Amino acid sequence: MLLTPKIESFVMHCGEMGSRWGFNRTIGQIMGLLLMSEQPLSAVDLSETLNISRGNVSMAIKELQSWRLVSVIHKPGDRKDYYAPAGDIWELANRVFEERRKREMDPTLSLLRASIIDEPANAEEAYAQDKMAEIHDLLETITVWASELQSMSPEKLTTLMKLGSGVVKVLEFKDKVLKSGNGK
Amino acid sequence: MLLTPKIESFVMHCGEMGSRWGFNRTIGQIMGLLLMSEQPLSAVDLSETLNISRGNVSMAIKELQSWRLVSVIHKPGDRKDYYAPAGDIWELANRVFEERRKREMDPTLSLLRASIIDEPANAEEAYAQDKMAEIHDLLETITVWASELQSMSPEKLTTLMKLGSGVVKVLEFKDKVLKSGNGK
DNA sequence: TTAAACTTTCAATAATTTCTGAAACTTTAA
DNA sequence: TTAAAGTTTCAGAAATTATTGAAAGTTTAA
Repeated sequence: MLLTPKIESFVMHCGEMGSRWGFNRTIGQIMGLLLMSEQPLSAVDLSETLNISRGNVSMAIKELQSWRLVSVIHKPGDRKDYYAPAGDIWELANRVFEERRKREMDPTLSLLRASIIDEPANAEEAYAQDKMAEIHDLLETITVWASELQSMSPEKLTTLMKLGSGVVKVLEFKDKVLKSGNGK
Repeated sequence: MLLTPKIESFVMHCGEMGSRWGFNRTIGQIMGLLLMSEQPLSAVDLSETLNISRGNVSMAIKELQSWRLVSVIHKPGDRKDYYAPAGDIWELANRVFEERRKREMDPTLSLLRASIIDEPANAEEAYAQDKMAEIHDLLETITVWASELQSMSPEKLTTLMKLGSGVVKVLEFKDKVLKSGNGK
C-alpha cells in the first residue's frame, strides 16, 4: 500500500510525536495510518506499508487496544483481523486524556494520600507534608474536574470551550441575578 | 543531607514518574526534592542527597529552568547558586501544562495546517485531509481554551473547577433568564 | 484430525536515552 | 594577576526502551 506524500508525512509525524504522547514510534505511526485510512487495515497491511516487523505490529496493536483506541473488524469470508480507529476523533482524544490521567496522576495521588495521613516525625517533615497536601489537593481538583468534563456531552463541552474565559461573565451574571432576586 | 523515609519515598516517586511527566528521572527527583525542602538547595546538596553526578545535576537544573520551574537564589556572602521552586504549586502546574502543550500539540498543529491548505491529489487524500482538518479543529479548540483558562485568576479557575459539570446548569439558567427577559 | 492461514510471544539485538566524570570554563576575593 | 570556588560541557559508558524474527500458539475449513 503506497501513501501519498502528505499522508506519509502525517504518519511519520505521528511516529516522531509518539513518545511525547505517551507511547512509542511504532504505535504512533500505526494510529496515524489507521486514522488516515478509510478502510480498516490488516496487520500485514500495516507491517508492509510502514516497514515494521509483524511481531512489532502485533504488540503495538495490543497496546492500542489497551488504550481503547482501535477496534477489530472482521470481513465476511476472510479470517484476517482488520483494524480501525475505535470511534471518532473526539472519542479518541477523550480516551487518550483519560488513560494519561490514570497513568500520570493516579499513582501520585495514592502515594500522597498515604504520605499525608500519619503524623510528621519532625518540623522538616511537617513542612514536606504540607506541600504534599497542597499538591494532592491540586491534583484531586483537576482529576475530579476532568472526569466531570468527560461525562458531559460533546455538544455541551464544545459550547463551554467555545465560551472560553467568557464563562466568568456568565458566573458573575448568575450571582448578580440571584442577589437582586432575594431581598435580604 | 539525610531525608526522612516519607520524603525520600516522595522524591523517588517523582523520579519514577519523571518520564511520564515529560522529563527524566534525575529531573523528577530534583524537582521533588526542591518542592519538599523549605530551604533552597545548592547543586552540591542535590548531587550528594540524591547520589547524582555533579554534571547531571547541572544539566537537569538547566532543563528545569527551561521549563521555568526553578529559580536561582543567592545568599549574601556565599557565591554558590541555590535553587528553589519558581512559584507556588499552582504556578508550577500551570507552567508544566503550558510547556507540554507547546511540545505535544503545537508541532502537530503546524503540520496539519500546512497539510490541509492545498488541494487533494485524489479521493484517498481527500478523505485523509478531512480527517486532518477534524484533528486540527479539535486540537485548536483545546489549545485556545487552555490558554484562556490559564489567563484566568487562580480564584476564578478554582470556582469554575469546583463547580464542575454544574457549569451546565448555570449556562442553562442564563439562557432561561435571557429568554424570559426579552419578550420576542 | 490436520494442515493452512493467521496471530502472539519472547529472547536476542539494535537504537535511544540517560548518566558519569574529567576537562574546560567563569567568577570573585585577595 | 592568580588561585580558589564554583559551574558547564561533552565524549564515552551504562541503562533503558524498542524492534526483529523465529518458534510456539490458535483458529477454522476441509
